[in-house]
Amino acid sequence: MKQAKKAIEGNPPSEEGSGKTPAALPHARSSPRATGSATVADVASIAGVSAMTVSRVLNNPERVSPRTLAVVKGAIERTGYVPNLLAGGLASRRSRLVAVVVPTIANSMFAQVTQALTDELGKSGYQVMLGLSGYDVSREQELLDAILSRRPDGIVLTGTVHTDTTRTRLLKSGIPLVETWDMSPSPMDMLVGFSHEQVGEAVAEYLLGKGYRRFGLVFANDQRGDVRRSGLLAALARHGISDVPLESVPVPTTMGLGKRHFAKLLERAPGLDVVVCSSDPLAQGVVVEAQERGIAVPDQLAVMGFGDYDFAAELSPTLSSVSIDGKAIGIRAARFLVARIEKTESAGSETVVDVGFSIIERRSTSKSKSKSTT
Amino acid sequence: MKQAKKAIEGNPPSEEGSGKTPAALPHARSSPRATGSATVADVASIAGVSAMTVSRVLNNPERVSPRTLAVVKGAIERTGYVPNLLAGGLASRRSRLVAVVVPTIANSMFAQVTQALTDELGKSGYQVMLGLSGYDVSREQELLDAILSRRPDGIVLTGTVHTDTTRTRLLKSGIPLVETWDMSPSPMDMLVGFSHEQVGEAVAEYLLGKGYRRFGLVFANDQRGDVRRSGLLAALARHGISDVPLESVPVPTTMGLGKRHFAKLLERAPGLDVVVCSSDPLAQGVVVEAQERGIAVPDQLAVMGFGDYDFAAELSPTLSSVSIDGKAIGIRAARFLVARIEKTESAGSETVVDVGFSIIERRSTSKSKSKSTT
DNA sequence: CTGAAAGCGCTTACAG
DNA sequence: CTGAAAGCGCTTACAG
Repeated sequence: MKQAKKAIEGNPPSEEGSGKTPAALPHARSSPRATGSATVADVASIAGVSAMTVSRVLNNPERVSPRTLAVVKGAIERTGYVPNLLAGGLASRRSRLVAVVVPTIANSMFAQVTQALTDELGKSGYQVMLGLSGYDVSREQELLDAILSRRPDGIVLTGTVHTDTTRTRLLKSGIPLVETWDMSPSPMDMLVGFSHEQVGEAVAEYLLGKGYRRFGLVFANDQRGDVRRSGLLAALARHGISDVPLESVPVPTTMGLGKRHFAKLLERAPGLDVVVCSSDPLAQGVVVEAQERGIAVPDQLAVMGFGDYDFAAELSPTLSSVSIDGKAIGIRAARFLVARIEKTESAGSETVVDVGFSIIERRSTSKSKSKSTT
Repeated sequence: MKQAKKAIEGNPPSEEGSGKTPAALPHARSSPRATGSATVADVASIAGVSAMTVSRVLNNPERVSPRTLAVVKGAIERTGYVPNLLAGGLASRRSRLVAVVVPTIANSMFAQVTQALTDELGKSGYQVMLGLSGYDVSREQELLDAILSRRPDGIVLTGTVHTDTTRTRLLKSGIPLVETWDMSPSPMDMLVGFSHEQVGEAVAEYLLGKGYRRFGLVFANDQRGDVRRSGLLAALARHGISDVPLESVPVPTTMGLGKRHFAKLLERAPGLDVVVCSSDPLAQGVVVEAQERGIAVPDQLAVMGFGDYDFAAELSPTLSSVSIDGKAIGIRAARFLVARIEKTESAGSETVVDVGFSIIERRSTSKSKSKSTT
């Protein structure tokens, strides 16, 4: 192998005991702006090739002869070269960064989507830049500058409600975009979600079918919870049920909020036979509060959650809920994005997916048969 | 205000109805590599100043005259200019990116730390690049390349156990580093955590003090859980208690795992009077499983959790646990990093912090008094 | 299959 | 307080 062409300076082997110390860099510390770490030029000079060839080895190894490939890989190894993706991204206009905006990760549902996104994007070499918007639409806009200034190759947003400025700027940026967790009649670009309105309706139909009539709600006052609630109330109204009492709770929802707001609900509306909650933690709180008050679940009161958290199947009684496949949302969003980014031609036409949901019936909505049917 | 000096081409006002359309860019689309979005040069030419002055307006506004400041800000507004931080980072060697590596965010404790880190770093203009390592030390190494290639200004790691290669490369990179969630006798750089061994010891002392003697453990088989368990067993051994039965569960821990592994523990060791768990979800599972079997908690069996999750105070009976201030860990780690990054002089000398922990006594470890002490 | 030149969009380091 | 020049470390777009 050819030797370095540039003068070898500096870089004293500072850590003798650490085993295989990478070869001293041939980097001439001439420029006052040099950073000290190896560059393509260093690798190229050690390997006796041009910088372009090093770049090809990294990005299009199939276009390099096997012999050259081996030599360059050796040089990369020896120098401990780590590509600088800031430079690479600037030159190629591909940052390999995807911005993911979620309200919070302190919620197992968004955490699950984020985890799946991160894993799936990682497989294709994309890193996730995390943006936490809170539940406040205006913060999303604040985040936008920070995001756009990184020139991400793709953006994943939670929800479909955004300010006009956000929409305009996003559209103008031309960056591939996936809205998640919600359906929308007018997606900005791609969309992976489910209909919260349909969830509300389906829950209503399900519980009506079970014979429940005196409904009470404990719902978070967030956008999507509101939509589910509307769907639920609309369906109930169609069956002549109106004036459904509602306890509105702040996000993020917790078991404690469920307990306390159910207590308040009970004061206002004593004779309920079913309480529908906008999340499983709320529902868990309702169940415990009921039990502590001597109200038997489900015999005297049915309780319905949302999200099908992992504890729902384990509680006593087990909790009926609505299952959303967050992992599927994350994976599909990631794949949409990667397909769009990497295909020069117009990518697949299907860019809107409804992942649906399913109602999981468990004990908390299954009255034990009082009328024997033998 | 001076007019643009460059010829105005292209950029047809494509969205008439969108309200205030930004001024057409004076960007001459000469280069085949142009991206289409405004650059400092565009802003400079509109404002009639040099690119340097635009850069100063963005980064050191106090060094620019008020008049110039206003003119440039107007030009930024009109062009809808968004700085390109890839270019900025390359030139300044400050990416304003911090890599945060956690095993998973599907765990409310790490999610809390990550949330606090993201919020606190955001205040100083840093973005978080999320790395999920799983619970596998080897994946951490895989992530390392992805991270280093972004040239982050700082790195936050979870835990203090890393492979030798990881340590060497991290040290060599010279990037400010905070290890979190754990104490270490030999931190690589900065450290914000608490002693898992001390937690184990304190839990043992606390429960021994309450009179419990027949211990059983339901513990996750992860690094830090192992350390807590060792501390616990060592303290018990000092009091002559040995052969403590253990059920080892995989991560991530869930309520369901708690139920099933407690069932297994019961088979092997029927006469326990206290079960110590490595997380609150496990403990919750133990409590429910016990109750379903007619074992009264805490009268026949005490249960201790870890993490003081928000539901611990709400369960029935309320769950005793060990509280860790994850938010404090996140905030302090963020501040350490920012101080180090932004201070040219050697930053504060205190770079290792033990945030401690506290034992939260609740009903699940409080036997109702059988021997009246009146 | 390989390389020389130019450029991505900023900021540093001077100089005035 | 402001600007001209050079450079950060890559990749594009050619050319051979």
